[in-house]
Amino acid sequence: MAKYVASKEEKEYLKKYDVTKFDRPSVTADITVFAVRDEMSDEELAQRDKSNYRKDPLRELQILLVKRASYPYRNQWALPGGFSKPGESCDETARRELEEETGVADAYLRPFGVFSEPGRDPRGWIISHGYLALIDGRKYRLHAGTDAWEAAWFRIEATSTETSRKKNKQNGVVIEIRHDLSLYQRERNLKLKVSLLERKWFSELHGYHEYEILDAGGLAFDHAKIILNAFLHLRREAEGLGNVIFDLMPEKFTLNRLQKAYELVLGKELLTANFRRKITPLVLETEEEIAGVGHRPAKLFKRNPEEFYS
Amino acid sequence: MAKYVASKEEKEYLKKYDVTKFDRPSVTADITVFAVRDEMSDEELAQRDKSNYRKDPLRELQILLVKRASYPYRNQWALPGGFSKPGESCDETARRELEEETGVADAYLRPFGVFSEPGRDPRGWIISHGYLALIDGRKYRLHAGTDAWEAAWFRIEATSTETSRKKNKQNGVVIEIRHDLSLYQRERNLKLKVSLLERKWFSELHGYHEYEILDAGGLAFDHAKIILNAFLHLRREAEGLGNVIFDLMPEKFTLNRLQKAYELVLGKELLTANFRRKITPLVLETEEEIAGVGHRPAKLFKRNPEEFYS
DNA sequence: TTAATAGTGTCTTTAAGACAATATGTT
DNA sequence: AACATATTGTCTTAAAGACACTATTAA
Repeated sequence: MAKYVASKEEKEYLKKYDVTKFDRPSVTADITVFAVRDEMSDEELAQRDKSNYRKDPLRELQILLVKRASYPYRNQWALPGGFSKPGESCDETARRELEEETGVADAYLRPFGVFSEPGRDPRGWIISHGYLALIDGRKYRLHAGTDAWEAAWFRIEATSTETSRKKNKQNGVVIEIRHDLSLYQRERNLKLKVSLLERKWFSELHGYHEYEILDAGGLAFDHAKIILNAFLHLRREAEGLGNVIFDLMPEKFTLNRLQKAYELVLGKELLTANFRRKITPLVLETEEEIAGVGHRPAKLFKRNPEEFYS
Repeated sequence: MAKYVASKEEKEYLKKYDVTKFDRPSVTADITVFAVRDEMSDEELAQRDKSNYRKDPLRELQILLVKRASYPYRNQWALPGGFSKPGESCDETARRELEEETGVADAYLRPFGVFSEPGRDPRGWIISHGYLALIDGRKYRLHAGTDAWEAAWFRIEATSTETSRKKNKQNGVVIEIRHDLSLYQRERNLKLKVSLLERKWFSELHGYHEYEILDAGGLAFDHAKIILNAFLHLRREAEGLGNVIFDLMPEKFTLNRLQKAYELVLGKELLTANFRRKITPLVLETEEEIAGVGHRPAKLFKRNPEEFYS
């Protein structure tokens, strides 16, 4: 940022300027951390039914939640995040909080929305900046929960169904879409059922849409809304095989694993031949192969840095 | 927003909770208002060279800027906008400021980014929420500038050129892109030349990018950065003939005008036959035709509200 | 050998791009 | 009639979708 040079008169003005004269909000960054991880832990994987040794482990899309240790919403699950401090940008807040709470220092991290509806936080006027983080699921293993601080991975699955479509007086259209999120924590056998209503309103001239939480399913604050928006944002970025999905992968990966990641995010299956045709220019073949699978081993690929775009 | 119900113990906690104990930023909404408008005013249009009566007036993409009446950056051009007040969401702030400063009550209005770099405002810690507004250019005519408050439309043109592409140590890639914005105010014959550097950095695993202002060209604060981001956001939304562009049009429009709007935003010409093929399902033909042109009149169309999506 | 995944070939369908041709008000 | 834009037809090229086929490893 270029240094701002003020005139003498202006310096005088700035000296007298007092930001504290006005009401101000607190601002936070709340991070939805996605990872593609095995359905089973390594131990379970090692001792599973030997008759099934050929099958690849199932993979699922998971997000990271923390259990709140203090009020408000004590003992409820929430997104990792925290308050912005003076002298840091929102991006820095998000990066700092992500590292503090997960130990992950380098991740794909992008802002996707601002949540500022009055009443969203019972403590007062608090604006949240929603961040999307994508990490390699094998890189980060949670430490066992302590009393003071507990974090866990939840499988996330989403379904959306249009529940209503009506014409309004001015020949516009009102569409309601119900979004259901299912968040499942395996070790605790804990299932959070979240549902939201998206209302799209189109007049002859403009469109607008908003989300309403029908059932927070035990999530703190308006985090149900933030998580849904993060998920839809991720899905939009993955459509047309946009290359964010690579950020969910380790440095080297098989094309099958990459395809599975796309499928989990997009919520539909892809045809392998077509997927490979599209993805080929974005990856580089390595000399290595994956080992320890009960069938033909696949070549490992890595990202082609020449073909990144954001 | 569902009302939050607190336990007795929790109420106690919340009563004692004092947001003012922590440092907090001020937050603003800054709005980049786009419109497609005639190169000439109505008067000029009426008295232009009669030999040329057949030709349609040229149209240009314009943004609205206001001249700052007070410090900091007094007398410099800036985006319309202002501070969020308690009890309103950021969307409401943007909508209120847009109406206060332009009189436009219904417009396409969407957040596209947060600008929070330390030092971006000499008054202190002030976070800006960038909003994109699209309005029908014929709807809003500026009142003549007064001393206290001056607003004007500037034609905006942008060019981007990759100036450097290097591999870094870890086999990653660093790309630099120079963005030049030209903002031209016709009545004042005032040209602001703005230039920014976008730096994309790709490692083996992740990508990141940032913008640096090389020459603010006389714009206040970091508004050069905000305007560029607004423009690129608009362009991205228009790609693949996404239907935001309709929000720049009046209720009824000719397909040629619509095509021109797309071309201005996309920065390239489109082939008419192909454009019409793609746009046809998104519009409805009306019975009316445009009048007063020196050639075959075109049918007027309006949006097909069944085919909106956002 | 078999189960299971790895990887390829090719036909069909759909969309994008290019360009030529015809149509029709105003003056 | 001439200008300027309006509007349509169709050929070419490229991408997406569907599906069948062959290949290779560990046990």
